[in-house]
Amino acid sequence: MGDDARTRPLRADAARNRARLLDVATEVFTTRGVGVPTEEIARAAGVGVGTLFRHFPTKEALLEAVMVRRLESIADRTAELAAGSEPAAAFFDCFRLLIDQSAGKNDFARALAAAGVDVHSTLQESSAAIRDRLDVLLTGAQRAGAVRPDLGLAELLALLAGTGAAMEQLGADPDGRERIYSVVFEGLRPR
Amino acid sequence: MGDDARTRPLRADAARNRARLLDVATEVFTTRGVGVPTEEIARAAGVGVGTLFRHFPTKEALLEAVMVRRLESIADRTAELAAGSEPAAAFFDCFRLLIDQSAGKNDFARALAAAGVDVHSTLQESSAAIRDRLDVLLTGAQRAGAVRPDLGLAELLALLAGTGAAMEQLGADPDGRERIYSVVFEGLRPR
Amino acid sequence: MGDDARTRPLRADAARNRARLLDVATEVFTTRGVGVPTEEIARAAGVGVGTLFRHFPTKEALLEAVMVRRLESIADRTAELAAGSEPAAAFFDCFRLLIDQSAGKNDFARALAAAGVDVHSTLQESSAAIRDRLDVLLTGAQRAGAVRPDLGLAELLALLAGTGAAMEQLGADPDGRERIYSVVFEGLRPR
Amino acid sequence: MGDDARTRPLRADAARNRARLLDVATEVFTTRGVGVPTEEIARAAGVGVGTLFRHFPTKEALLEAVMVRRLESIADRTAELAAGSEPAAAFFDCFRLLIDQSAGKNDFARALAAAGVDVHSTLQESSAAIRDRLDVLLTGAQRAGAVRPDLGLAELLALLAGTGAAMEQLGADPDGRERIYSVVFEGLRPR
DNA sequence: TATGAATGAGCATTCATTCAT
DNA sequence: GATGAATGAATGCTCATTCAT
Repeated sequence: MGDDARTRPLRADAARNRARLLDVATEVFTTRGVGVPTEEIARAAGVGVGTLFRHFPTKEALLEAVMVRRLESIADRTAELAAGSEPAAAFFDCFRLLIDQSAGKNDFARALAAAGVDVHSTLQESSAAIRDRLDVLLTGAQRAGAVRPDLGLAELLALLAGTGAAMEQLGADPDGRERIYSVVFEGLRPR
Repeated sequence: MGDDARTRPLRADAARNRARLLDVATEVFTTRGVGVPTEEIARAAGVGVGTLFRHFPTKEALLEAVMVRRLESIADRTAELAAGSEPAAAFFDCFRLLIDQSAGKNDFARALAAAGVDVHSTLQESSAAIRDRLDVLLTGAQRAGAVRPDLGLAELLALLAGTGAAMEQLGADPDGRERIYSVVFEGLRPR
Repeated sequence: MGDDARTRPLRADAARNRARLLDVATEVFTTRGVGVPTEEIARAAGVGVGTLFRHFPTKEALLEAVMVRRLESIADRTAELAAGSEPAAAFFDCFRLLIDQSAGKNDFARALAAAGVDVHSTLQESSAAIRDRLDVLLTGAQRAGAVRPDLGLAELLALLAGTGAAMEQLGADPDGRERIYSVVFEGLRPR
Repeated sequence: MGDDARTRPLRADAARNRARLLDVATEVFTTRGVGVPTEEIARAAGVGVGTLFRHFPTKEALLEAVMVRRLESIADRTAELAAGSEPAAAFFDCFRLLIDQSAGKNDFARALAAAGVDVHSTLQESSAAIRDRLDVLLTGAQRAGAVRPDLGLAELLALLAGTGAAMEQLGADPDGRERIYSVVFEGLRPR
């Protein structure tokens, strides 16, 4: 089809602005919540508010873009892991990865929650990608006898969100985190 | 209605308003988050804003009161359960109770998070009561050999918050909820 | 007929309440300005807000009552002084008295300003009484050759208000205050 | 003079808005007191509230800016006068100028009061400038034998505030004003 | 295109005044 | 009469979004 409007080449500085905006917004939303004024995000990114709103027509759109990027990165990592290990290890490594990457505010829990039931189509896409990959990992691990066969994708997503919330509540204590993983992973074993 | 001759007429209205305000705020904060305008809460309770601010000098104070009441109710239920069963059953029944009672948005997770690290003294008290009772239940179940001995109170709180989040993410599906419980409870067993 | 509503005997406690309210309001308005909430004044007087508003139907009415009482007390003192001394001494003593009594916020300046041009009839009465007495003192002192004959009552009131403002600005320094008096009194002398 | 490096290049319309806001606020605060709602000031200046708060982050900041501007204008005029006349005339001309310029409500009295004891640094600066200039004028006039040598700067400030208050109380009557000046200036003479 | 000034609906909170107890 | 809980208009201030420069 040739050049699609959606793939129109962004001017170098515009692309850089967009990227900076996303980076800064991710950082800010993660550490200080979504209540931070857009103006502050723009300033931290070194641009004016107008530029922010040119790239993201709404604050919510910015938030969504942050989540999409996060979900995509998660999907990529998930795919990598799935490709490189045998099923059981892939599954559990991926579980840890998802959780450990969700450090900060209860941001990831929401992102995953959004992955479960969602309204926005952009997010739908990215979260569908994750769900597909997780499904593959799950059934792989189940076939390999490493995970209880009665669990479905919905329960896996819930457990991921839940484990993330547990970790967030626990804080930095590494031994404690390991014990949480231990409880969840033991619980995931076939009986 | 039903004027009781023995009730002091002075506080009757005020008490009812306070109670209504707390009920409405609990409902509203739980289902729609803490961003709801105070005016709307007041209207839903059938009082003017002034009345709301007479009873709770700050929006934050109202939120705190809601959480305290919830925590107190949780503490009471916990104590009842602990008194009536043998240790293992008491522990697991209480776990379920805490989760099932935390219906609604990510409210309970926050309440429990508040139980972990907190600033306000009123909340401190109520959450300390819960923690004490949970600690008793936990060590009882551990002595009875029903729960892994390496878990501490902090991990238990994290697991409660996490399981709550998982349930919230999962929605109403009863079989799915049971499977989540199953995973967590199996994981809690001594190996 | 019979008992006039305006002279109806106030019940003992009602009278005491009214008096306490006036005392407290005088104190509070003088030291902290008129922005203090009525509720606080009521509390300081040991009564409920309702009682305050029974005695003074409006906050402004309370303020007015405070000023009237103050003006009346000033008028009385002025009359005393006028009666007891020879004209020149009476005039200058009275000048000092008015100023020294007006310690605190720039309350008295306003009261005297109100004595000049005013809207409320109650105040009109009391301030007219002061003006009359001051006029007597002024012309007496002028006849005695102690004060410039070209000054009128209006200028005297202005000088009183101004000297009060100067004292307020100066603060407690007694030597400074004396120098201010010295300037004004020298200036009042016939040339 | 020329552009100050510290002054951010303000956009033309922004500068105009800021100026309008200051003008309107000066007018409004002077004639109707500081109780006037910010919204009304904004409307009178033909801008939205947001614009007002962009320029002056607080109502108090606006009030302060108004006073600073007034004080600066006073300081400038004072300097001009001091430069152009011999000491005695400079002193008395300046005294008149300060008073006559303080037309309006009890605004100038407050500004001078602020010059006496103050908390805000911006005001401190401008008022310090005035005080310095007044001090020079005062000692000059005293050396020239035109003013009592026992008066200090504090008393001068108090007399200025007081004379302003007297004029305000007196109203427009030109003969009366002249008599007030006469009283004060005679009183300032060395005995 | 980027900028940041302008906008104004919206929010938490206060306080004079009323009225049920 | 006295009380103080209830009322709600009003206020200072914020912030997502628009638009002139």
